[in-house]
Amino acid sequence: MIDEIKAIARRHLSTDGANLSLRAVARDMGMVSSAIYRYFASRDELLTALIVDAYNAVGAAAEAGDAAITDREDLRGRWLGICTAVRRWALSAPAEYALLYGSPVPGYAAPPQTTLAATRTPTVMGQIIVDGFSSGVLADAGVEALSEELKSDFSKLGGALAPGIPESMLALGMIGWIHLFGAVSFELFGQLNNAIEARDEYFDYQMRHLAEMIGI
Amino acid sequence: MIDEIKAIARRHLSTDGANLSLRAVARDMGMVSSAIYRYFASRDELLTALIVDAYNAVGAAAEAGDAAITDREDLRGRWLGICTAVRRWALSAPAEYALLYGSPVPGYAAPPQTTLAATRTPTVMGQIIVDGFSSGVLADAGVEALSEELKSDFSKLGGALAPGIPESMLALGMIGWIHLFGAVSFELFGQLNNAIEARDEYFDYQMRHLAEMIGI
DNA sequence: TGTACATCAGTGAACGCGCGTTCACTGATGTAC
DNA sequence: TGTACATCAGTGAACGCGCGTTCACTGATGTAC
Repeated sequence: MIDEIKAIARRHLSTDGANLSLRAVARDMGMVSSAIYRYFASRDELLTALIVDAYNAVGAAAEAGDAAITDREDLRGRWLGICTAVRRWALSAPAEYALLYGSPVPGYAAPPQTTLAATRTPTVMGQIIVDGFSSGVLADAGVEALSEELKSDFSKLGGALAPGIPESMLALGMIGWIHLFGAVSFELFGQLNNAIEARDEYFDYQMRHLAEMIGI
Repeated sequence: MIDEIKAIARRHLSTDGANLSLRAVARDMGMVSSAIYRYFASRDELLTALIVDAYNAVGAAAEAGDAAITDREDLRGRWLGICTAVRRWALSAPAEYALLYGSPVPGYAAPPQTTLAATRTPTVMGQIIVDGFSSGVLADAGVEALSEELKSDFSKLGGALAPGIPESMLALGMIGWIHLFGAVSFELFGQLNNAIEARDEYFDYQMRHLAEMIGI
């Protein structure tokens, strides 16, 4: 029942964006609007559930994209697998993607449970770096001096995502993470319209160049 | 008068996002809501005016950031000048930035005048590549084989933005453009929260690495 | 200098709509004796 | 096997609100003679 509400709400997201209407969802379920309150305490709680689900969905897609590469030492293959899987998911669920990575919903403050689910995708990507570092492939790539402030940021981040990795390597790797979502957002939010038609190809082109930069 | 309406509407954008309310704007102007219709035919028309203004504002910022570098052969300096200026503008007007580069507004179809204004920023960036190519600095950087489809996309794009530039160079340069907005969006839309504190520095770090990749 | 008229910015009421949330309630289903 | 009761999913009316847009109008200002 909760799942059915969420499924219909997801459908509404794609037409109304984040202006999700409880009443419209109830209408589509053939219920009266107050009946929703038996399952969700408020509109925001429903929104939160959708966000958490979406973070988990993209995280699961990323994990599957990584796991599909049987040669675990093929870091670039794993990286490309993750990128492709994330983009596929985003194209299949653009409204949910926008909910996560688009403009913040006005008046909605993300509760801690969402930020927890959000770490799933970067964790998969961090693992590539961890593996590359422990096998020695990444040993001397991208190691450069960082300022004290950046070092401190990345040392905290590394503790959570990729323990034992030099800060400079994380800082470099994170460019890849950011670019992945930058490229997907650009495409989904319409910035490539009337410009790039060969989108699969250009996406792949970009992600390969980023891999090159990171040194994997 | 039109300017005053737009100014108040811009203020509302920052709290309500794209759910801009004509009535709320009128209220703030001390007018009755129907009075707005003397200046804008509809809510969408006001939104369009705000979007065009915002594209022009970020375009002007980019141009100024470029023009501030007196040594015109310092391509990387110009690139960093543009990036910094765009980010500054975005931080100073996050709601307008979100209107342009965030999730599409549900039910709003961007009219052609907006896409025209949107080309201003990429044009400045294209000019760096044009200059680098004509002075020979960029002559053999990043020239590689592209598929026919990508070549065709970039040959059309080059005709408009950067005539006479090899497609492969444009394809590479566009990664920079995409990453600039990817990085700004990530920061503004909250993906760096609880992760990176030294944002000025990390932004600069990223843009330098992208410049390196592009070969400027 | 004074009058008649046109312009036009802004008013106020109304239409028809949608929203989130509350609250007392109905009526079917399951459980306990 | 039958009765009494509790549970609980869903109802329906209501509250108080906001929205975009239309339309006939007022009343001040400027222009022409």
